Amino acid sequence: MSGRRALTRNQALVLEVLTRADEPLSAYAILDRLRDEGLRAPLQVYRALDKLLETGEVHRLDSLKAFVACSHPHDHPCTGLVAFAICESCARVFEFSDSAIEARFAAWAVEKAFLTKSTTLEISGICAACRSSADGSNPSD
Amino acid sequence: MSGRRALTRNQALVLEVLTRADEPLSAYAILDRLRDEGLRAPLQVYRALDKLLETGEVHRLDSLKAFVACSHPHDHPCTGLVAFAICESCARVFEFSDSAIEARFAAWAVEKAFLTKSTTLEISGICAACRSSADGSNPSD
DNA sequence: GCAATTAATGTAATAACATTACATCACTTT
DNA sequence: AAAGTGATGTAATGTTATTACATTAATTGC
Ligand SMILES: [Zn+2]
Ligand SMILES: [Zn+2]
Ligand SMILES: [Zn+2]
Ligand SMILES: [Zn+2]
Repeated sequence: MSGRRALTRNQALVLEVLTRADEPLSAYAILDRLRDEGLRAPLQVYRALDKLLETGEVHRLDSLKAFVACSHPHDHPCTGLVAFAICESCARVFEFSDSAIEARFAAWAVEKAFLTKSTTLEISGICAACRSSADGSNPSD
Repeated sequence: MSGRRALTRNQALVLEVLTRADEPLSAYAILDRLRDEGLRAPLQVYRALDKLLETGEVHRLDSLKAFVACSHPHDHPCTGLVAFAICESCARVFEFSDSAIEARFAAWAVEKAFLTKSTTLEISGICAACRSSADGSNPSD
């Protein structure tokens, strides 16, 4: 394996909570779910998140101030530009990449001589499942 | 004029501060700059920002938790998809639109039957001016 | 094995960002 | 003038994130 590295206990706990969750969680929501495991302070969560963000195992959704586990197989890092579509109704997040979008951003950057370090691409709206269930209720419930 | 509507005093003050600033400002930074004008509470700023965001006269940069005045002529609303390139060195923000990117996102949404309500597109990196000044110092200072 | 170093953890306190609740004031409509 | 509406002022609180410092665990060099 390439990007895989041993997780510390706290990192493993945080990643597990995020992986189980079917919606983005705030750091404090993560903390609440880990009280039983002995976690008591926000910093324990934020430290774990920092590492997981570095390795790409977790993503932060700036528009929600919340975190999600990467939806990719993740024995390898998340490469290239990543975008997220966030359903306002069921809170599910759809992670995707699009090389055409990536190329277009790259072209803009070249044209403007802008050195890109990181990108935040988030779309908010209503997912297909929620649209087809007329009442907007969560189709998975 | 079309989208133009009278601003209240607080809205005008907040917009003026943001227009003058050459970098994004947090709500509390705006408040600090308006103490002399009599503003005392965060809510006074947030209320003004809410309106200005609605009309598109101001944008929120989620990745910075900060606000910028729209860089467009703004006797008309900011239409279509808007993206921001943010320089990590000089903090300047470059607002731009790209119909190709917009089309690509629209295509993704159609394919996935996702109903787009809003988008957050932010690029963080180093602007041309800061790249050409080797030390990374602010070229305008 | 054991001291020195480094990485991870625990805890408390605080900073930074944002909202809720409620009372008041100004303007319009009737 | 009374009622209704929108903006304002103020206080309190809620939410998100970081700083500071003491402790413990794992690693390295001897
Ligand atoms: Zn990912
Ligand atoms: Zn949905
Ligand atoms: Zn704009
Ligand atoms: Zn710059």
